[in-house]
Amino acid sequence: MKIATWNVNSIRTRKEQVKQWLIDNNIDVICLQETKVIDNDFPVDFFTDIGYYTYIYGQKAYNGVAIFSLQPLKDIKYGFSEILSANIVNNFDEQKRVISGVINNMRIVNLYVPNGNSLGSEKYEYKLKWLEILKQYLTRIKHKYSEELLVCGDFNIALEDRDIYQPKGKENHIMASTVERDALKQILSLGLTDIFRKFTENGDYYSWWDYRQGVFSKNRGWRIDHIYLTDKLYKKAINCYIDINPRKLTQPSDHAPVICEF
DNA sequence: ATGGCGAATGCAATTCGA
Repeated sequence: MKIATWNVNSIRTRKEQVKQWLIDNNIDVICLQETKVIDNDFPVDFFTDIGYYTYIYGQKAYNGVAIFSLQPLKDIKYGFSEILSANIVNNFDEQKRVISGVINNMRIVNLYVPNGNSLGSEKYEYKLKWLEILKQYLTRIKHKYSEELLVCGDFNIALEDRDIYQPKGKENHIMASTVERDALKQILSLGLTDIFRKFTENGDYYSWWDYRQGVFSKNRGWRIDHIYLTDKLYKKAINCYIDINPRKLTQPSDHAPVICEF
């Protein structure tokens, strides 16, 4: 069984590429981020035509997450609000960044973590608060349900120096700062482990490359798209890798998909 | 550090991403 995560940077622009990739790679479940479309305009037929059940949670122009699965998912939860009380969630479900569902006693949580712009900015404060709410969300899910957890998506955080092409001097850089890394580590302390690192210890493996300055051809990227697993799943996983081939196509997403195999 | 690229909105120029 293959479960993938991919920030597609607009599903309407990328629908052909995503469809072909799903077929070519025999993907059972895919978690998408930055679909950038309201639910009514989502090209669902495109994917139901090739056998996928589609679960979408989008908004106009920005953000948006979705899960496609060859088997139907159970117990879909949209946003934080179906898990956490309104006074905790506040207005943090206005941006559509969280969707979750269950397959084979595994709860999949698909996330699009805010980018944060730059340290000290309003968006940075939003990112840190959002991560606090995420920690409460995952804590609640872990205690409320018996399922194993797979938490994946675009985290907009490179956890370690080996996850960045040029880590030197990035202690206060967005996506690499000590504060962001500590926030993510706190969340992972709930019992989640980066499955990519079970199979690959070296650096130079990235999942995002800026569109500008031809940095992809020089492999100057960041590994910010992750799949985290609870212990039983971590032991069961037989592979995890990044497929950089879609990033080589004409008009690509700036992110490449990450795949975990069980 | 900047924002040169790309997408959405909406039809030109701006906002946002990372």
